[in-house]
Parts: sequence; structure tokens; C-alpha cells
Amino acid sequence: MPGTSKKLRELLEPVRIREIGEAALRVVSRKGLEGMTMQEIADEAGLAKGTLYLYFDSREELVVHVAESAFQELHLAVTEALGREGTFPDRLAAATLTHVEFFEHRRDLFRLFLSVAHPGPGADHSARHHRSGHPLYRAYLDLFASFFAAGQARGEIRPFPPDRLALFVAEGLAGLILRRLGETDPPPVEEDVRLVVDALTGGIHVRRTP
Amino acid sequence: MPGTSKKLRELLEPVRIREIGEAALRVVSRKGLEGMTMQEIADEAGLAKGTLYLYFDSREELVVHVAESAFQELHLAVTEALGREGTFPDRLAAATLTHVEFFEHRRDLFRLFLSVAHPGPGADHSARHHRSGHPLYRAYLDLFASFFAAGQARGEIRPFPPDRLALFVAEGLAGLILRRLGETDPPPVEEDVRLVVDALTGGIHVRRTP
DNA sequence: AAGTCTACTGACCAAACGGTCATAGGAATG
DNA sequence: CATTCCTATGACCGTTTGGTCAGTAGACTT
Repeated sequence: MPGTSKKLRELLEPVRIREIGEAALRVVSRKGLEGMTMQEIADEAGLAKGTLYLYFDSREELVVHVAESAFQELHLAVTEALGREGTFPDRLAAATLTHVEFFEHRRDLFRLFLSVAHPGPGADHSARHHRSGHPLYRAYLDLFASFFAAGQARGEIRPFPPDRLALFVAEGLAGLILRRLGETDPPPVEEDVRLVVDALTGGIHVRRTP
Repeated sequence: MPGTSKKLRELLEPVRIREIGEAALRVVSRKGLEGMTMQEIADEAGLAKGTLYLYFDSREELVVHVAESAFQELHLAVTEALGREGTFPDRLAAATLTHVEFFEHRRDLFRLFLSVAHPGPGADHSARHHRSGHPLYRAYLDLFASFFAAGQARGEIRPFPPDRLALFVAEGLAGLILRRLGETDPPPVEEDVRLVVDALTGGIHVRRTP
């Protein structure tokens, strides 16, 4: 709608930004971050390609915007779960369940999550922060690492390096989620969550009765 | 060398194929699968781009060739490790160590491994076998799944679904390896291996003395 | 030496991409 | 109604890619 009143502009701009962001998210969910083209986002949003550049200076800026809002949402949800009352396995289960369910209900976000977690050959990506994952992903991992570290301080968790333990768990979880998204009829969420939590807390090995 | 004798041709062709494959591998290790261009492979192999199409019909065919030889190598190494004598944790540790060290010494293979394990929007990829990962990756996962299943049959491993357990472990490991490759001075391989094996066999939770 | 065979070459092509810009046209203003 | 203002447009551009093909040159055959 060209020519909207001047007062409406400050109302319209955030709306357009959200519309474009959501369209971009849908495209990412279908094609992945690499396959996401500006033209397809424009079509998805019902706008022309040039219009996108009225609200975002470049493709990269749009990607950052979308990634940030997505990670913020996930971060918040998992932080809440980790902060609940309960034993260590209880809270780990709550966080794991939250993580899996988050992507269960918002499947479109997961491919973005993966792309950010394991960035490709991105231009300045590699130079600035490619060393061990995107800052957004590192921040998310720190959530789990801090949880494990706190558990170790209270003597509830064996002394593995918390950051590496977090990485192992997060990546293992991501693998399970990716599998789930590919399955036409995946097992109940709780089943996969229980696998992770039980395997982690008690181990998978059957100890002979001593 | 144009105009080689006719008899040498059947000697030369496998050599060229290997040369091109190895050049492609080096390019993949630098730029990732998406960033791998035919021109750069040609330069790396000291050939013209057109020559590549004398030995491979398309880019896709070249990728499959490279991936297959790489997976075969990994498959063989891990199969050997899983088949050794020893207790369950011993053999799991051997396989894990083999897996990590394989990529430690041949870093160039890991990005290919990841690309195959988590394929992007590839054209007919998605249609034919995108459902839950590339067949090559599924075959590799089955290696671990069978190992876990055998352990369960002997009552050594708790009854988690073996395929999902394998997926969880493999992806967690992949995360650790990816991190290692990004680190300028990663911790000893054994340290990360011990984390995985100990966390899996005994669990990370400190059980109160009963 | 002339002719043939063929591995090899690199200029070339069409398609697809991110990004630009002159233009259009409805709302606000007078 | 005339003018101004501004969002939205889509044709267009430069670049990069996978893939092609007429032509080159060196070794074999006779």
C-alpha cells in the first residue's frame, strides 16, 4: 500500500519488519539458510524484492535479525526450564524437553538453528567469529555449561569440563531433533527426552550387581 | 599430457580419477561442500575445468564419488575398532578414539562428513533420500546401532532404542570434533574421548553413596 | 612423413544470485 | 485540483556458477 499517511509510517515499519522476518523464517524452514533467496522471501511476504532493501540493508543483516529473534526466544524458554525447582535430573529433563518441544512446535526455526550453529564458508563470518561457532550459539551453549558447572560446585555432577559436556549434549540433542523432523511419525517427544536424560544421568551401561 | 599411448589410457584413467578426487577433497576441506567449485578443483588438480567433465558427468557425481570413498575409509576403521576384544566400555572407547583420530589426521574429511550427514537443499537429494540423512551416513550410524544392540542382547546395555542412541552419540561426537577443529590448541584427543565414554557408561550424575 | 586418434583446453553460455534505481501512484497538504 | 511526499515496484546490472564444445597438440599407426 503506497502512500500511507506519515503518522502511520512509524506504525507500519515494525509491522513490515516483522512480516519480512516471518516470511524469511518460512523460507529458511523450507530451503535452509543457503537456499534462502531474497526473491523468494519477497514472494512469500507478498512484496517486491526491492522493498526488502527498504527495511534491511543487505541479506546478511536480515539473517542476523531473524537469527537473533529466534535465539532469544529459545534462550528464554530454556533459561526458565533450567531455573525451576527440583533435582538435577529433573531440571535437566525439563530443559531437554523444552528444547525439543520448542523445535517440535516451531519446526521452521531448526534449520536456522543448525545453520547458525555450524556456519558454512560465510564471507566475514569465518574471519570474525568462525572459530568455534556463532556467538549466538556459544551463548546458548553457555546456558547448559553454567548449569553443569553449578551442579559440579554442589557436588552433584562428575567433574567433566562443563563447556565440552554442554557441547556434547547439545549436539546429540540436535541430531535427535533433526531425525525427528525427518520422520513422518516420530516417537513421542518424551521418549527421546528420556533417552538423553537417562543415558546421561545413569549411564547406558548395566553394572553387574556388586 | 595429451596424446598418451592407447595402452596407457586404462592406466591413466584411474589415476586421473584419484587425482581429481583428492583435489576435490582438499577444496572441500577449505571451503566446505557448498563452496566447492569445479574451477577451484581443476586449479587444485592442475587441470582445466573441462577435463573434469571427461571423468565425471556432473558436479553431483563427483561429490558422490568423494563421499563414498571417504565414508568407506571411516567405516572400515571403526568396524575394526568395534570388533576388538575387550569389555563394552573398552570397545566403545576404541571406536570413539578411532572416530575422533580419523578426523584429527584427515581434517579435510570432516566438513564433507557433516555435509553428507546434514544435507542442505540439494536437488534430488531431498526427494530421494533426504528423509533422515544420506544412506552413507545411515550405514555409518548402523555400525554403532548394531554394536549397542549386540550389547543389549548380552544384557550389558540398558534397553534404549539402539538407533537413536547411536544417533545421539554420533552427533554429540561430531559436535566435539567440530569444536576441536576450530581450536588452535585443542585438548588431547583422549580427554574428549574419555568424556564421552565415561559420561555414557557411568553417567554424569554423582549418585549419593547408597 | 602423412594421417589418425584422443586427452586436454579455455573461451563461451545460460541460469541464478544479491543488490540498485528510475519510475509509479496513492495519501497528505494547501 | 494541483503539488508534494514517500512507499513500493520490477526491470536491470554485475558477478559467479555448472556445464559445453570447437579446436589444439602430442603420441601412435602405416
